[in-house]
Amino acid sequence: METNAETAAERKCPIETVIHLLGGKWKPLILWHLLESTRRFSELEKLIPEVTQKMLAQHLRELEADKLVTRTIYPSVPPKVEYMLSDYGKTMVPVLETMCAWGETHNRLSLRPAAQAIANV
Amino acid sequence: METNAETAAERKCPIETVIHLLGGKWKPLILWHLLESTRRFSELEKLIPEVTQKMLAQHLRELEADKLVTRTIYPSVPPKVEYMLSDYGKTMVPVLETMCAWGETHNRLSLRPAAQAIANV
DNA sequence: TAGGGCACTTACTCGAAAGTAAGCATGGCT
DNA sequence: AGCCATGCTTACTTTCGAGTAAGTGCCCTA
Repeated sequence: METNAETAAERKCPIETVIHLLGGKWKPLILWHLLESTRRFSELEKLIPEVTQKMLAQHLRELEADKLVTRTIYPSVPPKVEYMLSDYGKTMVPVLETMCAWGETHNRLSLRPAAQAIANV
Repeated sequence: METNAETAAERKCPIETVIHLLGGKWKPLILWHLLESTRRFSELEKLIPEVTQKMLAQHLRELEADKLVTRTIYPSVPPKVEYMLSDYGKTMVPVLETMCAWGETHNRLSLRPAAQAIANV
């Protein structure tokens, strides 16, 4: 698809660049936990119980490909792998914080509730 | 699906709230153009030539349901409909600007280029 | 020798998001 | 009478992201 073929530099709107980077279902949560400290794969699994191993691995690999996180392998047995925000990833911290701030403020004024949520009211 | 049933207030991470609101394929671009001024449906079509009428209408209605944009109908013939950022939508301007700023800076350092983009280099 | 822990893959399935193409309602213009 | 413009809607199809479940490789321990 052509829209996938466009490079970041070709995107019409810089907002899309950010959405593209953070857009995976679990990426915000992963970054959220990496803001605090370095994490192992199994730690992230515990911190985000709903995510499957497949999706966690996939999103981590995408974040790594996007250079937002760094993957460090310690050649021990059993294996140990640590994920942390890269320096590049840290440049996005203000963006994440601004989004968080807005989200926190406006979470409470619930917006477009899902169908089931309406049904339960 | 359970994750869709959660209300905004139940979201684990406030970033998700923002992603949820801006997450449609054309929403960032729509808001981007509404930042500048009020726009008619047909203006947005010209500004975003790749979007279909269906998707434009759908995303505009979602943005309206989320109270980010206001829809004003002028009962003229042919019909005239104007879309603008609501006051609530304007509270998100700093978020959009922060994202834009990051995106603009980092667009140039192209990140994870798509396969075809690589092939063309 | 069997089982366990870690950090993943792989193959398959499903549903939602997005795209395509066509139609509709109004009334004015020629 | 026929065509145009605007701002959509509808029905159908395709694509893609995400979920399920099972398997892999390594070496240590019991």
